[in-house]
Amino acid sequence: MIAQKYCTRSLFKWLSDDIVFISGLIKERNRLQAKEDERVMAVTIKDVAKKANVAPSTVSRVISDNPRISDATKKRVRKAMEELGYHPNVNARNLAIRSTQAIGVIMPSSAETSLQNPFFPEVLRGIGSMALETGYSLYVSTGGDDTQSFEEVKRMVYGNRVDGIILLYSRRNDPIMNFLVKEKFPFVLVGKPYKRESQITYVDNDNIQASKKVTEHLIELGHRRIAYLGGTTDLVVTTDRLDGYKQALLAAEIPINEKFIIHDEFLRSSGRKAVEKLFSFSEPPTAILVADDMMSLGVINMLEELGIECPEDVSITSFNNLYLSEITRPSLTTVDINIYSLGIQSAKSLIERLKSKDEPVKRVIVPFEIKYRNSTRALTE
Amino acid sequence: MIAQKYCTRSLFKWLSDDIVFISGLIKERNRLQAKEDERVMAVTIKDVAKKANVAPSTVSRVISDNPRISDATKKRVRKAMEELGYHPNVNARNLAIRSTQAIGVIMPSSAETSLQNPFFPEVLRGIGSMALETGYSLYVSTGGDDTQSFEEVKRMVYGNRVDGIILLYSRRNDPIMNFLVKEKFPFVLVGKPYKRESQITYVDNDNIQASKKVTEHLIELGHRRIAYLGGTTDLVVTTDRLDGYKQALLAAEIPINEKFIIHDEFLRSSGRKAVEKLFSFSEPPTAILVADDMMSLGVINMLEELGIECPEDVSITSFNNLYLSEITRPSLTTVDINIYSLGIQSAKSLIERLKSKDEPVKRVIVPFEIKYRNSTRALTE
DNA sequence: GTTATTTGGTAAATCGGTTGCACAAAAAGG
DNA sequence: CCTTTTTGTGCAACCGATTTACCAAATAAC
Repeated sequence: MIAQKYCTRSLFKWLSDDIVFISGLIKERNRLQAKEDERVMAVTIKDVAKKANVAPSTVSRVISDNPRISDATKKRVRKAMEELGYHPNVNARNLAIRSTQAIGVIMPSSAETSLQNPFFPEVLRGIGSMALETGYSLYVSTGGDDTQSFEEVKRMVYGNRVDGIILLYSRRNDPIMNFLVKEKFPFVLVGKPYKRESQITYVDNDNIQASKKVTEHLIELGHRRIAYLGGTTDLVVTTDRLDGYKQALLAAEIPINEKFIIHDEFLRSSGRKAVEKLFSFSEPPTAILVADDMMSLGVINMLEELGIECPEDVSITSFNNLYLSEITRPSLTTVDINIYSLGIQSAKSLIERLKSKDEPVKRVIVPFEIKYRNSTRALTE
Repeated sequence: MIAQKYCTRSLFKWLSDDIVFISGLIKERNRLQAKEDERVMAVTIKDVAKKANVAPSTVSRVISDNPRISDATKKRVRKAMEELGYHPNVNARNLAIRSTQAIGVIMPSSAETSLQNPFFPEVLRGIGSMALETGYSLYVSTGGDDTQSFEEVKRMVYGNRVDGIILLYSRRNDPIMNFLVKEKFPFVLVGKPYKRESQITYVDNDNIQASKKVTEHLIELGHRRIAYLGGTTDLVVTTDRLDGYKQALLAAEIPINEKFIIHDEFLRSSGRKAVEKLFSFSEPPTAILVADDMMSLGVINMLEELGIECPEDVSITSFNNLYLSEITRPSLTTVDINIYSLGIQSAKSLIERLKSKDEPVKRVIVPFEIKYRNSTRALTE
């Protein structure tokens, strides 16, 4: 029926209909536009100025509480602002003062996988809380692949989107970090720089020491066949923890077995693969030093599948003390690296740097603490 | 030895040392300042214009790939941009076009606790991936208390920091949502609005149905004393899930025992408290419907402490299917609400809305799926 | 009672873009 | 060959703040 109705219409009718329709649309849009404009066309500094009978510049000075303005005028202007519901436009402000009050947070490329690791939310939480306190906003890069990540950083830097950047990872020859250094863009690193250590402000744990201590613990428990399971080798944190591990072995005069050193991504799945490999050896390790709690999770899962008991057959120590390290069965002996504090400190350092250009380069070492739980036991065999 | 060295120095020596140090610092600062300015004084559209022998407006048109510019000119201008390493200043651009290419993400106040729940990182991941694809940036609110949260939203809205907002929670009479509605600011809600449902674009699961289904599952397993453990009552998700639970009980003609309905925050600790209470009854529940995986975690922990076996003594079903619901012992039977997809869809809806003002109000229902695992079992006693 | 200083405030330039309008030159039409 | 139209650019006015330089009135100094 409807079809028929349309079919009987002349072309002319169609056209005129269209015209009506279009004009209707335009009208509707204008109406919306008007309402929208009402919102968008917010009150400006000029409106306030007019209302308070002063110049815009005076209003600006009132905003920044400039002492050159008399209290009487200030009061008057503030009242006008209040009445008009004035809020300064950040874009205009940023343009004029060439600053945003925002800091960028860069996750390792592919937030896809990284946001999976509670490390990042936790450090974000620390950064966020500091940002909140100091009135900064947070811009987070959302990863993608390396190229996209880089593009995002460029957008942040070149586009003046942020005043400074926090890099949530440190790896060797990271193009993003090199870029930031080259551009002399203020940034701080969470983790230890691969090189140019003295020129980069960074916040880190003493991972070498932590790893050494925890390895020593295993050694004290009588373990000698200790495996190391770390993230990709280009991450500095991985190599640092490996170093600590080696130092402890050396000090205890235990030969280093390269087969016992495995690298993969900080994912749950990597842990699983590694376990399969380690226990295919005729003399498998009696203890594993895992460089990340998420990975340990995979390890534990896989051990269970393989029918290997932890800690009876193999001891595990881990890193990060994510909340999940308490809830695994067995709960994990892990190094609490104080992630939240890493976030706080990095934000703090960055903001200090932003506030005064000649803030010196800093290194902040956040203390760690080993949490002894149930995934390790003394070797008695 | 070192101490002595310092002590033997005269005051004068100290002072002069300091002076040298300071002047050195200043010199260093000037050098940095110069370089810094070099960076900040980035190439502008005018520089490009000059170099390409065109007007700034032309350059601007080249950037937006305006068809009115000839290809020849475009090529020339692009070359100039390339050579000068030109990148447009976002602030200026935003000021002119009255838009940022950014969307704000609001967590429930106190990200403190919310970032603890992997739900948020996961939904953030979805949003981020969509944002990346469409060239939007992400602004995340970092919580604090209610007031601070509100302030941040105001800053985003009034300050023109973002084009639109995604609210990651829905609760009744949320001042922030009311504010956004009042201001006619584009936003989408993750969750179901408490009221004005037809006027708000939102993305949600059918929580009532999901809850009903999972309750029915428990009933089918023979359970009749089923407890419900949900978040604070002002969260719509809590009440929806409670509704589904009640509907299922009613349909099965099981009387509703108000003592078996407990509300608290979506925290691990809340789960623990609730368990204590539930098992202080003379007739404790044989099954618990928990509205959040994190909470379930607390429940499981507490059960273990109390020596109550799951699923032997009590069955548990949960919501969200966080990765941790697989690794708990027992693994959790839980409703997979497809968090990532919630993120994707909410970002998509918002961006559509931003691209065309008269995009209609939408409701997107993300499907759920029950994951049957080991925390439930048939009641045989 | 002049002149020198403060004090309080304004006008206008600037930040780095976008965009409506005017206006030549080139192409099309008559 | 002279209009008319199209095509390609430039001019100038914004966007909404900050900030420099300058000025008038009030106060202080001589």
